[in-house]
Amino acid sequence: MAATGSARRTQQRAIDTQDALLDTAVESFSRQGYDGVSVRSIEEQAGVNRGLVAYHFGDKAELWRRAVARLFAQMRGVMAEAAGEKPEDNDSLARTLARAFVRYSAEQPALNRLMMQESMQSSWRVEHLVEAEIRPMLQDMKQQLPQATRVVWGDWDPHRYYIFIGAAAFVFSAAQECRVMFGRSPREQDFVERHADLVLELLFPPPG
Amino acid sequence: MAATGSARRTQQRAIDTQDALLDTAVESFSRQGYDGVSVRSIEEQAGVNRGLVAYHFGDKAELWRRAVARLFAQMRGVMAEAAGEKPEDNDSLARTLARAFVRYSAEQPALNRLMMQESMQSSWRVEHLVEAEIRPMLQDMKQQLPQATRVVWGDWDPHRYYIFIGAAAFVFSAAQECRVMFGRSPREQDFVERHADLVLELLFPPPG
DNA sequence: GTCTATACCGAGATAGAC
DNA sequence: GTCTATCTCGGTATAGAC
Repeated sequence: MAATGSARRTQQRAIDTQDALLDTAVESFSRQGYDGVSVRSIEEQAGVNRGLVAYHFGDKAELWRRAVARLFAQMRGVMAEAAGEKPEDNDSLARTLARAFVRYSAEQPALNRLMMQESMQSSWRVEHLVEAEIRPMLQDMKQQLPQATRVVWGDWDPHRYYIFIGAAAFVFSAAQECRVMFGRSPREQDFVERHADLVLELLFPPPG
Repeated sequence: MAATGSARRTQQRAIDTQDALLDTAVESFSRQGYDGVSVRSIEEQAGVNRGLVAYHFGDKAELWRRAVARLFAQMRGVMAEAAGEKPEDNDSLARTLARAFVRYSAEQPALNRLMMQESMQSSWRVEHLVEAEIRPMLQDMKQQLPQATRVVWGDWDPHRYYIFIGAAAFVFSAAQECRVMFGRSPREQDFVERHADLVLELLFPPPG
């Protein structure tokens, strides 16, 4: 009993350490880019001892992969939940999902920031993002929600895809500029809802 | 005569050096961010000797400011030229300008990439971008083209502003991801024109 | 005035041993 | 956690060539 209790305690401590490291990694990588972040700074900011990234994840690259995987798992959860809920205002499923995406981009802008960071340059990270995360996610959505996804990215039309993502998510990644430029913080709830309304109005005209 | 000729030659050489440094600076800063780029790497990539950034620009920060200033001057030139031309297909001035912005974002994605890099974090660069470049540029356009700009950013509505920029420019900054994801390079001419068409169709419905 | 070719400094990051 | 040995960084010099 004492043995298993102790084991469970130490296991929980390991999980806490990993969570703290992953949280900090997501925030740092998304803001400063992969090369701009040192393993040491992540450990320090996470409040854990030096060397624990190597202990828990092996190296910086694996920490990045795990951080990215957790981020996409979060988004898939949020989107799946939204797809299961009753649509608001008799919205179509596509509109409900688009609104959920705007809200998620506001709540967790790190994912979009991270995509931006990596999409500007060629690296093993772009390949990994597309092949290990985005493509599988879109395949899943396409299978489970064929009618909704057809509207959003049609026949995998890159134009609609990037217009939608840019329109929906860019403002939340550019929060700092928005504050300086307009004196408004994009994360406030009424800002988010107004943004979602406008994106839907422009890109997803209601069926009626 | 010989003296002025020599002086002109050396002056031209200085201009060439500065241009090479500014070109490289724009490309590097926009892809890797300010902190991710070393003065040494810029000098090396520009093919000039070590120490010439300090000689011509003083320090890294001033090089960045000059690179940014040149980039915005370029865009202002392109937009002013477009405003002076006959609109295509009897487009409104707002549509003509929006199309010019899409084309410029495709031709020179560095400006948008640079904005993205800096808009994610708080720094003296965001303040400088907004106060020294963007706001004056928008003020100018507002004075010279009141009816066109009203459509794009209404009463300085941050939603429309960022929806437009994200929809119009994001895909060209994310060129690498687009290639991996869709196997298409966004800079090809038919891609650019198709993108402009779609942005106009969605965000700038023709007056007719 | 412009450039070449070095050398140096202090600060900070790095991998790896312990 | 600590320590070492090594690297790169921005910035500052310098001395001479064209």
